[in-house]
Amino acid sequence: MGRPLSDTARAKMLAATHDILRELGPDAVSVDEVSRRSGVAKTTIYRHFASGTTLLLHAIDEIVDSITPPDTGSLRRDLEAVVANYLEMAQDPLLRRLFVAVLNRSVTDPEFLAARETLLEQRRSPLWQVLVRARDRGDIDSGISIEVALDLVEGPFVLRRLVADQPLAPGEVDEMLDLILRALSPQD
Amino acid sequence: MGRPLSDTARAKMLAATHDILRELGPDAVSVDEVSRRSGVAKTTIYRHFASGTTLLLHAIDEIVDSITPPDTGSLRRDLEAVVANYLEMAQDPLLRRLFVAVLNRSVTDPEFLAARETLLEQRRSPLWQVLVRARDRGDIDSGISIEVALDLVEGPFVLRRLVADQPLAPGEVDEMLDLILRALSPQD
DNA sequence: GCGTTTCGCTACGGGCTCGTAGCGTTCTAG
DNA sequence: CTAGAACGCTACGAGCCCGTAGCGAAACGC
Repeated sequence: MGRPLSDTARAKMLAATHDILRELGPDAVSVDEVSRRSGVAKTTIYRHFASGTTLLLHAIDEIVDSITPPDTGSLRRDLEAVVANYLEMAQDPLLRRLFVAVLNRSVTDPEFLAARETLLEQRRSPLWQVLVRARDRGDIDSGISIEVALDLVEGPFVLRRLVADQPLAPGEVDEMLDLILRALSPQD
Repeated sequence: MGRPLSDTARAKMLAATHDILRELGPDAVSVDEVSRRSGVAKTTIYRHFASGTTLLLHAIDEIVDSITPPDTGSLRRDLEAVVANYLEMAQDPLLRRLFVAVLNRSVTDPEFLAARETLLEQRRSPLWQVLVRARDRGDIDSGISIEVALDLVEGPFVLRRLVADQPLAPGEVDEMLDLILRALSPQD
């Protein structure tokens, strides 16, 4: 009974949060600022979310959920697809900002630690499947652990784009994949 | 003429900054807090450093300068040394915290962008030398670009320790190095 | 010793943050 | 149609941050 929480108000708040995320980054998201931009009263925000942090985490969840993983082919093609998908993602300044900020806060805040793990896991799972399938096909040396292979594939690209934030020419991507495949292929 | 800036006051401020970095991380470093802990008056801090950011960057510089790179042997041994050095570094929560925070701030603040590049470059240069030497010896396939090889070597470990913050068993390190060497070795 | 400058102290002003309180108004379920 | 709860509004209190000002006292160069 009584008036239900307004869906439109909720949508406005989350939209404003997205705008701030895109324009200024996660560290600039504050309840005051969201209220200013959305036109929704600060008190209303607290009726929807227990705290400013909760609001931010919800907005992040929405973004993370909107990311779609790739599908499949041969090992080389699978890897190309996964890597292309990753690079496309990493090209979005919002996502880079987001991840780096989440990574930073995860050091002290358990809530963000969970968010970081979700983000990582989401990246990890398609690649994991690709590698398991390749191993079953015999395209990967049976002595190699999937965990290690996974880091070998993903690490260099994460380093380049997320950490160093350096461009990566298409030729370099190919070269990198050549090396990785050389490492993973079964020994003759 | 007049009284010179006190070295002891300066030392006290920087020591307090180090303490805060270690205990609470870079985002908790504020002029007020440094003043409280060090016993040095806030006004004095501003006589030594133009701004709070400047103070923080100086403290970071001190830490970065104190990191010593490893030396050499065969390619396998060189890599082992470089990686061991990196892992040891990454084991220190202070350094992880530091780098992640610098990485985060580098998105918006050019001063921290420079700090990030210094940190990366410092990690990069010993490995670079190792790889160049190996290529000259013929231990690395001549068709491989050093840049790419560098990312291949460093990426997986950075991903594991810095980004994912997962432990890395010694056996896994060996396995990873095996794979990397397999990728880099000249084709028969 | 004398002047100049830093030192520590206290205090301020402006800004931002969070989360809460009271109020009149608007909506909606029952 | 009526009660109950969300809405927007304004305001507050507490806390943090930054950087600056004015003071007496202490320290150093010349």
